[in-house]
Order: sequence, then C-alpha cells, then structure tokens
Amino acid sequence: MTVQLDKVYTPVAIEDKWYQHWLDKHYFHAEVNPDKEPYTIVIPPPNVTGKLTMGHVLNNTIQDILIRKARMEGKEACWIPGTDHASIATEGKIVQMLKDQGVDKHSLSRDKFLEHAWEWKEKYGGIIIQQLKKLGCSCDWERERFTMDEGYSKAVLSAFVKLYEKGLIYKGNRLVNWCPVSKSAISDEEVIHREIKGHLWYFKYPVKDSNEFMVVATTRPETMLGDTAVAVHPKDERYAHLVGRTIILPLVGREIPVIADNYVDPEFGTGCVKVTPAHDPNDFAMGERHDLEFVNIMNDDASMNDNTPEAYQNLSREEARKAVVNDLNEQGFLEKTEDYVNKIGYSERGQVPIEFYISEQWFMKMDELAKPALQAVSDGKIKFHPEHWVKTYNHWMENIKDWCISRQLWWGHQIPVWYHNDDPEKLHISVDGPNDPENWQRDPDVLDTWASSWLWPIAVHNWPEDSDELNYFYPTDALVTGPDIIFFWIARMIISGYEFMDDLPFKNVYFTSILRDETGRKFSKSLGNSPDPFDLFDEYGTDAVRFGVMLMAPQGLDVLFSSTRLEVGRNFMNKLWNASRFVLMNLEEGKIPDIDLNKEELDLPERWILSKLQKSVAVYNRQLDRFHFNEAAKVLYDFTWNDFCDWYIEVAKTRFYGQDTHAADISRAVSIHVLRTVVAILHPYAPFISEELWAHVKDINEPDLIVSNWPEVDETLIDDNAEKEMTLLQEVISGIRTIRSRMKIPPAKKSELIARCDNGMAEFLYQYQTVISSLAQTSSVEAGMAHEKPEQSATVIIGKNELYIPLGGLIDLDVERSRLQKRSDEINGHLNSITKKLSNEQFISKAPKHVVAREKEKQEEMSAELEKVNANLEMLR
RNA sequence: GGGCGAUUAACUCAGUUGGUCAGAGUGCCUCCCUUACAAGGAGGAAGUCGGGAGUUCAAAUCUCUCAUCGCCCA
Repeated sequence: MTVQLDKVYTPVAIEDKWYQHWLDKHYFHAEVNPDKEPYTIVIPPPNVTGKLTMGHVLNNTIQDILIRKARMEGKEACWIPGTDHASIATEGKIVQMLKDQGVDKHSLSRDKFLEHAWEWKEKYGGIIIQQLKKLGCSCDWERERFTMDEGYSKAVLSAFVKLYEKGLIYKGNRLVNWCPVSKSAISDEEVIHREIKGHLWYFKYPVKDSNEFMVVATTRPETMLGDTAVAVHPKDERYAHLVGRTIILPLVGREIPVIADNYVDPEFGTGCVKVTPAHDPNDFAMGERHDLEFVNIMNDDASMNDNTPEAYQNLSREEARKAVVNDLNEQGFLEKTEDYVNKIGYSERGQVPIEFYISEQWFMKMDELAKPALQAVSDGKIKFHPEHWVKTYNHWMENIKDWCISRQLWWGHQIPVWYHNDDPEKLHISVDGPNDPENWQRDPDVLDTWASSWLWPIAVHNWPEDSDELNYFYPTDALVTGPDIIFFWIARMIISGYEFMDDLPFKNVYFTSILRDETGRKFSKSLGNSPDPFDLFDEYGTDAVRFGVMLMAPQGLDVLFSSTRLEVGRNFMNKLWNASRFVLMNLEEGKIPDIDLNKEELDLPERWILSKLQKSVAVYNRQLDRFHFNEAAKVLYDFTWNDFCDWYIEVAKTRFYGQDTHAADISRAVSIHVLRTVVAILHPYAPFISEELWAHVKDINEPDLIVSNWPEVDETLIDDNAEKEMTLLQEVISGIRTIRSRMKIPPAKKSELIARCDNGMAEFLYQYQTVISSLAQTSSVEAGMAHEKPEQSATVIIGKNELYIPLGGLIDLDVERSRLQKRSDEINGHLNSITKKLSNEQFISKAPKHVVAREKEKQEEMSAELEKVNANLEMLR
C-alpha cells in the first residue's frame, strides 16, 4: 500500500502481471456450488481460426463486465469460453491452403483431408483464445470447449438422432441455395443480396398450332433451357385465350403448357413469365401447384448438364447465357433487351452468385419446434435489449421454413445416418453407428455449423449426459451477440433449449452495436478499415480501449468508431490514476486514518461528496441492470471527474494543507472511501487499473478486487440538503471565477470578496471562507446587510445576494455592462414565459398544484434577481 | 412492396411515466505549465430538438404525415 505512483499511468507495466495473478489464483473458475446463486454466460464461440476484431472487443468486453460484476456480487460467476469449427469457412481456408501447395481437395481421401484440417486447427486454433486473454476476459478457461470436441460432437449427433426419431428430420429432394464454388447447400443467411446492373431479355415463345407468340421477360436467359411452363395471371384478359395451350420451347423443342397462376404479376414485363421449377423458388412452388415437370439443367458447379441440348452441355452458366441469347437472336426469338437492375444472391463464402438447385438434403421441420420459442419471447421470459428486436424475431419465427441442415462438406459433424450396402433404403441412425460397420455406408454430408452451435449452451456441459454442471449452470443469464445472427443462432438456441431442456437457454439477450468507421462504413476485412485491436491496446492501454469503446457504443445504434475517441478512455484512466496518486501522497506516513465516517460530524463538502457517491452508484447499478453500458460508463466518468476531482479533491487540499489535523484525517478517510468505491465499480470496465489501484487503497487483509464485494449504496448518506448547499457554494466560487476570468485578473492576484446579503448567507460565506479563498482566489470576505457596492467593482448575483469583487483599475466597464445586460436579458426571457403561463387560467386550474407552485416560486426568485441585476446595471451608466 | 430503427450544438451521443432556462464529451475561442494530472485547470461561444399538422393548460417526449439516412425481410 501507498507506494508512490508514477506521474503517468502506464498500462503495459501492470496488465499482464494482474492477468497472470488472477489465473494463478483460479479466480475465473466456477464450480457447482448450491450455496451460491449461479450466473452464467456462454461466449458466442468465435471461429476457431479467427483473429480478434473490434467486434470481438466490444462483444467480449460487455460479457466481461457482466461476469465480473456478478462475481463481485457474490454469485458463482461462470463464463464459458470456446471456439466454433465454422464448417464452410474453415473448409474454404483449408482448401485454399492446399491449393496454394498444389493439392486439389478432391485428390485427397476424406480422412487425409481431415488430417490436414486438424493440423490447421491446431496451428491457428489457439490464437483468438490468447487474444481474448489479452483483452482481460475472465472466462473459466478450464471449461473451454470446441464444437468438435468428442463430448460436444456426441451432443450434436444425439440431437439429430432424437429429432429424427420424433419424425422432425427428413430427407428430401428440394430446392436449396447452392454455392457452386463450395459445391454445397448454404443457408438463406449465408446469401448476400447485391444490386447488380444487368439486362431484361424479352423472348418470343411460339404457341403451338398458331402464329401467336407469348413474350416472356427474364434476367436469366440460360434457365430457359429448363422451362416447363409459361404462366399468366388468371384474370389477365390479354392472355386468357392462351391458357391451356401449348408452347414449343425454342432451342429445346420441348412442348410446355401455358398455365394461369396468381403468383404472376400482370404489371411486370409483358405479364407472361417463363417457369423454371428446378431453378427458382417461386417457380418451384408453381411447379408443385400445377404438377409441372422439374428439369434440372445444371451440374453441381453450375455448368449445363445433359438435360440441355448438346450444344450447351458443359458450358458454364455465363457461357450458356451468351450462347442462348445469341441463338435465340439468330433464330428470331429475341424481341428486345433492356437495361435492368436486379438483386442477385451471392454466396457469402464463395463470392459468386448462388444457384437455386434441386438436390437431396436433410431437413428439419421447424414449425412445431418454433412454438415454445416464440412464446417464451412474447411472454417476456426471454428479454431482448434493445427490445425492438422482438419484432424481427417474431416475424421470422412466424414464417419459419424447414431448415436444410446438410452440407456437402467434410469438415464438421458427419451425419449419423448409415445406408445398408444391400439395400440403400434401409437406414441405421444412431450416435455410435451400426455394430457391423462393414455392411453400411455412412452419409457423406456434414451438418450445418448452426446445427451444432444451436446446442452451445447445453453441449458445453456434455448434454445429453445428465450432469450437475448442466443442472446448475443452465439456463444461462445473458447472451451478448450481434443482431446479424438473430436467426442463425439466437432463435435456434431458444428452440433447442425448449426442445431438449424444456427451458429457456438465457434470460436476457443483449444485441451489440454494429461497428462502422467514421464515414459510416461497416468494418470489414476486404475494406481494410478495421483497426487491429492490439495496436489500440498498445497505444491507449487495454482498459482505456474497453472503457472508450463502451462509452462510445450507443444503445441499439451503430457505433461510429474513431480511435481518437479512445483518448477519452485513456485520459480518464490517467485522471483516476492521478487522483489516486494525490490522495495516497497525502496520507500521513502512508496510513489510511482510522476513522469511522458514520460516527463523525461531517462538514458540508464531505456530506455532499458522500451523498453524490451513493446516488452515482445507484444510478450506475440501474444503468447496468438495464444493459445501458454507455450510460453507466458516463455516470462513473462524470462523478469521478466532475464531482470528485474537480470539486472534492480541490476542497480536500484546504484540509490537507490546513491546521486542523482532525479535519484533514476525515478528508483523507473520505477521499479513500470514495476512491475505493469508484475503483471497485470501475473494475468490470477496466479490470487492470482498478486492481492495481485497489492494491494501494485496500486493507492488508482484504482480498483482490476481482473477488471483493460490490459496494453497497448507503441510503443514510444521501443528503439532499448538503447537495443544495454545496450547489450554492459552487455557484459562489464559479461566479467569482467568471468575473476574474472576464476581467483578466492574473491568477496570482487575489480578490477581495464583499457580499451584500442576509445573515444566513453571510454566515455561510464566513464558514466556507477557506474553501472559497482556495478555489476562487479570494483574500478576504466581508459579508452582511450593511455593505454597499464598492466603487469600480464587478457584481455577481446569486438569488437575493450580491457578491462584489473590487477591481480597482482593472475593471473594464464594457465587459461588466455586457455581462449584466446579457444576464438581464436572459432572466427577462424566462420571466416572460413564466408570467405567460401563470396568467393562463387553464394552466392554473389544470396543471398539478406543485407545478404551479414551482412556477410561482421561480417567478419570485427571478424577479428578485432581475431587480438586483438591473440596479447594478444602472449604476454603471 | 412489407417491417424495424434513426434524425437534438461543428462532431458523437444522453434526455426515465409529457412539467426547472434541453444536457455531456470531443472540437472551437480566451487565459493559465497554480507542488495529483498539460492525457491538465479556469472561463466562454455554440441548439427554431429533421419539416408540417394534431392532442394537451403544457410536447424533444404522445398521435398522424412528409422528407432524408441505415438495416432486415420479400
């Protein structure tokens, strides 16, 4: 305790030291403890081969705040960390790595490929975990999980088996989003829609046994090779006579029907649409309604297959498009071409347009599963912060579609389905596989990554094995994640929680802000506009980055990130450091005075700062409870900087340097008390500096801050009267400072203070003479009713009191006049609006009494002040 | 096309159930390296609360409408 602190806070000197200390003491580790209330968070598992981004900093700082506060509140706080195998993304990286080495994925066996994949995972898998430690995250590292751990994998397969047995999983030949690069199905959420400038081509389709043509418009000419109908709206009279007739499909020669369907928009294009049921979701639906033929015209890499005429076979879709347009044109079937902007779905991973592709996939029936999950949110059992995300959630859940859970990849959880060698219709479905594996072939596909991470809150505890951990730590308390994965992950975790545990997975979901740069662009790797968090840690200190980011993250809005704003965080850390330094250097022999503040008669500034402290802690708690992290940070910042440093410490100087040693001791005790409280409640935001400072202000027998008690609000210390009086004292001091500043009085030159005021005020001014003289540079006070305004003096009016500062030759009458005139105008303005209100009978009769009374009071106060201001103004004329 | 959100000082944001003169930080201007801190201190300037209408004694706050921007879904 009380070793001299350096003049400037240097974060690097202490951060690693404390993190190692916490690890050594196992403070982060939680155990099943029925005597304590659990508080659990599961980390949104980052991609195992990922690196820390500013998004992670924001997200994990919030979780650390919640978990550290819970720990200090005496709960069994457990933050379970881990990583996600990220099937498609990781496989993509490995494929690329192999390609760079000249190895083609498909030249390898599945086992050989997975060997490479695990090597890769071992090599890069630890990086982000180390980075989270650097950020200060107090995760229970002994519980770290990976979604492809043995126990976790069992959970994933168990879920599949259970749902299959309930009839909720089926295999079907359906239209899916297809990524031709990864040659796999992908989810709706992995499809990014982009506006692309393209064309609208108008084709003339000849009607059989007629001279007529039907003109269809399309943005994708090559798909006409798979057309199996032409559709019009049933009420479209232009084409009514053609419904039921037959079209001869150009280039292909296939005879296809003309159908009527409500889906068709008669306003779009010509009102006729080509129908390609195997390559468009809407057409697929029409195909089912009208029992059309489904002609799949593509291979899995989106090239044309042998269901197309020979001329087009094996052409890429781009080549096929050119060829089709060219051929139609040559044969006179192309009517016209228009420029057209449309939205095209791109594969997030492959960065190429996706195809709608018919393939055999595994699906999960969702509508029944979704019901309890929908209910839990509308009942408020699960709360969203900010709440407005509920609507988005509901909308998706109410229109939920079956989930395609199979992926044509190798890296992931292989589907636990075996087909018998003799009879592929005969299935074996289990976690462990058949007893006679030689007679079976396993389904080659793996599960969608989200079909493993949707179990995260339970699988981390090796569900479905019954365990004390699962019973104790589930449900979790809060989930902190981005709104971009509300469907992928949050909704599905809620579904799986109810399905498998019959209970919610978390009570609160906090949606983090999306980080953007100063120009409003989303942080992204490809733009290169995302700062490296480690550069920021080095430059500002980790605590400052954490605090700064929290301070700038508005509730439910995007964050316009700017590293210069982290300076606020850094400056704050330095301010707190120096306030501590000052208090510590003023302790007598380095000892905290042995004073019981509850038993002392405290002076105004002490009563005031303690009252303010209680209120600040209370507001801080409330803001944290409602997940308003930016506002909580601000409350703490304001109290520390404005109340404690700017006012209380300045007052404390008069005690420390004064004659009254007892008053000095009280002030030391108060300062330390405030400091201890501030440091303690700052801990969740800024764990390193707070732990370091705590070591200087704690009792020798007290534990480390991370496991110390969260400060309690002492209601008995709240003192509204002290706050009111202190405000008066601050007004006096600020008033004098304003005059001195305006009149350019050099700091070294003291001012006399003469006050014309009632006895109460006079007594007040005499009582706090020392404080006033120290903070406002006054040399003497003379106060009472009898005092007249001295010649050549400036006036500050506070309520009914007039304070005069004699200025001798220094007075600038113009400055003084304009000051008073401005004040006079101000008061006049307000007085007018008050008078207007008070002369309104409606207001008097309808407004609550206390509001009317307050207005009257204000009117009196302002009239009195105005009178004095005007009188002083008059004297200057 | 449907939904959600935003619009308050030059910038970034607060503003609880309508009721003091609408606040803070940054930036800006003036002065000061005063023995905790120049990553600091003191003082100051700066806003028709996006436009319009309505409800009300009273609207930044509630309702409607328009505009602009962003996101999601189709």
